[in-house]
Formats: sequence, structure tokens, C-alpha cells
Amino acid sequence: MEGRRARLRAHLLAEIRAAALDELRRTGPASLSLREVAKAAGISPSGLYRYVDGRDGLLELLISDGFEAFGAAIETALADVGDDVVTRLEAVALAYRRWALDNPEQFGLILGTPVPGFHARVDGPTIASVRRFAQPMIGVVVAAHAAGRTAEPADEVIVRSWARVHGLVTLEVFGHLVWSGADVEELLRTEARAIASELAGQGIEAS
Amino acid sequence: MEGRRARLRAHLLAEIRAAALDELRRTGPASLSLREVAKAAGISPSGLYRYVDGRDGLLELLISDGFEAFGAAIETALADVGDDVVTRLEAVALAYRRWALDNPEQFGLILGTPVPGFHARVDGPTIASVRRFAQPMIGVVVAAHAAGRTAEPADEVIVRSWARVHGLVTLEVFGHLVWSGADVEELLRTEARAIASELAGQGIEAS
DNA sequence: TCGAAGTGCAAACACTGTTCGCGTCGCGAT
DNA sequence: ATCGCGACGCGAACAGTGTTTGCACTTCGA
Repeated sequence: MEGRRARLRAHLLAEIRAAALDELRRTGPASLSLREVAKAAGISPSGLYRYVDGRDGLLELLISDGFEAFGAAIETALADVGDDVVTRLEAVALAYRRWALDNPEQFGLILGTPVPGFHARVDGPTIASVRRFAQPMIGVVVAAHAAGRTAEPADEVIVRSWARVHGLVTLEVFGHLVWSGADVEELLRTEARAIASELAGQGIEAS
Repeated sequence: MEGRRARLRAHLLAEIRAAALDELRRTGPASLSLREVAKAAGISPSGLYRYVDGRDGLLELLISDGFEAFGAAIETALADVGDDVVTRLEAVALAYRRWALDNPEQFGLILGTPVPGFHARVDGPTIASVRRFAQPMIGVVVAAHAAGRTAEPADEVIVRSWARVHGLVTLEVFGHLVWSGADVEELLRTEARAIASELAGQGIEAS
């Protein structure tokens, strides 16, 4: 038996997550107000502490959820696409951008400036979520690399590929490309092609 | 005559800038306390408003200063290096990383998540500073491009190049590469070579 | 020299995150 | 069935925040 208590608790916790996400979307990470979240969840500010370890705990929750949602978005985008390496890379890049643009606050929270006093513990749930998040992306890069070679790609290959799409997306989402007339979606397509050819060909010396 | 009043004002404003930068370095952007800055500058909290338009004004000051310092760092790095395209690109990339690693809070403030309620006005000093900041970087890319062609490079070329080094640096500074054993400095060197060959060669279709 | 503008500050206000102590209620053990 | 323990929820309080306001006071230009 699951106990009525545990059910209520799970329900309220879910409501808190939703309320916090709402607040985050509305006002941004730094001015996320614990009291407002509590009010939106129909609970007193102090009562919130029964469910969440203060403000940092709330942020950790949101970060973990964010990675989860981000990873899921990329995964479903990959599910709708064929086996061709270039189109898969392109799908990842465009899904990456799409999610970031649609959820800028969450994106900033999980991959932008680390929030003030908050440092993710290495053993915390954050790390697990980021692994799950990175999984599909890594899979695509590994496949693209395998098309050219037999050996497993080193971390460097993955990092370089990731950084190329992340760089473009980060700059766009945070508003640093407004001066340019760049069509970032098109740029990402170009980047996907370039990455694929580099991965398959011998244009890269790091194994 | 400059008036003794103006002199005192400039002096105190400089002291405020320094105190704010100190606070920023110590506690991060989001928890930057106006009152602490005032105390460090030897002034009352309300008195600070004679010099700075509230918290956002203080942040704007820091952002502007940050761009200035960042640009200057890249410029001096370029001054110490020869004319070869690859080495100049490499110098920019490494200086970019060096400054970001040495000033993570400022870096996050100017190029990371936009702070909560703060949106840089298009006409504000921020935009001017970012132009000045980007200048040397753009110059290097233009030179590299000119080595291969005669036409002026489009914005796309600059954005792609910038994004490739910014992506790597951002990920490293914000701690998202700790799981990998990647040597980011070496990666940036690789990236500089790749960018140079792409810019000079015909590996890129955007003119 | 007189008035206007600049300067600095204490007090107050509305907010924030967090802690503490109090009743209340669910639930497993006896 | 009931007793007790832990979970729960809350109001009050505390220290801290950004910001406004009103008031003295100095500097400066006409």
C-alpha cells in the first residue's frame, strides 16, 4: 500500500515544481521568489521547507528538471529522423536551438552562468541528469565518427562538436547576435555538415 | 577649471566601480549587495543613488567595464604576436579563454545569462562597449578571410568563428566540461587551425 | 551675495530567505 | 483500538535586501 500520505506528498511536490517553473519563466532565475512559489503552490513559505531545502534546493530541482526536459526534447527530435549522419547531427543542432529558444530561462539556468551561491555537488542529482541529457547527443556524434573510423572517439571529439552548436545557440539565446543579420538556423545546418565531414574525414587530428 | 566638485565626484565614482567589482568577484552577480558596495565605498546606501541608478545601474556599469577590460585583454594579446593568420587566431582564442577563466564572474555577467530584470538598452553604453570589444576579434577574422578571398566576409563568417571559440570557453568556464578530460587550450589551438583553413579555403559556402 | 543645483544621510517601506516553536494529523507498532 | 512518533503545515520573528523620501548642508554660477 502506498499510503495516502505519500500520495499527497508527491502531488504537492509536483505542484511545487510546476509553480517554481512558472515563476522561473515569469521572472528569471535570480529573482525567483520562494514566497511567491509558496503562494502559487497554496502553501506557506515556511511550509515549503518540508519539501524543498531552501532556495538552492528549489533551484537544484529546476536544474534537474531542465536537463531532463532538454534531453527528452532532443531525443524525440531524433526519433523523428532517419539514419543519415548529417541529418541526425542537424536534427540535434536544431532541436538544441529550438528548446533553448523556447525555454530561455531554463536554458540559462542549466547551461548559463552558475547561479550565485549555488555549486552543484558532484554527487547530486544534477550530475545524473546531465549525463542523461548528454546521452543522445553523444550517441549521434559517436555514430558520425564511426562512419569514418573504427575506434571510439575521444572526449575531445564530442566536446568540440558540442561546443560548436552550443556556442551558436548560447550567443543567440542570450541576445549577443542581434547586431548581426545571421540566420542561426541556417548556420547550424552548415555547422552540422561541417562537423559530419570533419568527423568522417581526416580533417581532425585528435583521434 | 575643472571644479573641485567634479574631481571629487569622479574620484568617488571610480571608488564605487572598484568596490562593486570587488563585491562581484567575491559573491557573484546575483547576490551583489548594494549596501555592501556602499559600505566598501565609504558611503551610505542611499547616497549611492547620487552616483548610480540603483542596482541595475551598477550592473550596467560593471558590464560596460567588463567588455572594456575583455577587449583590452584580447588587444594586448594580439599586440604581442606576429602577422601569421593562424597564430593570430590562436592568440585571440587563447586570450579569450584566459580572460574568461581569470574573471569568471565578469565573464558570466557580460556574456552569460542576462541578469534577471536587466535588459541592455540598445542605445546604452553597453552596446558601444560590445562593439569596441568585438573589434579586434573581427579584425583577425577579416584578415584570415582576406587571405583566401577579396570580398568582405559576411556576418555569418564572423559569427561562426566567434561561436566556435565562445562555445568551448563558455562550457569550460561554467564547469560543464569537468566530466571530460579535455585539454581545452589544445582544443582551442585545433579550432584556430580549423577555422583558418576554412576561412582561407573553400570549405564554407556562405560568402 | 543670493539662489539653484549638487551632495550626503537617516529613517522608513516593502520585500526577501530562513528559523523556530507550536499545534495537528497519518500511520505503524503494540 | 490506541498509543506514540514522525511528518506536516503554519504564524511569528529576524536579519538582510533595494529603493524612496525629506532634510540639512556645501558648492557653484550668475
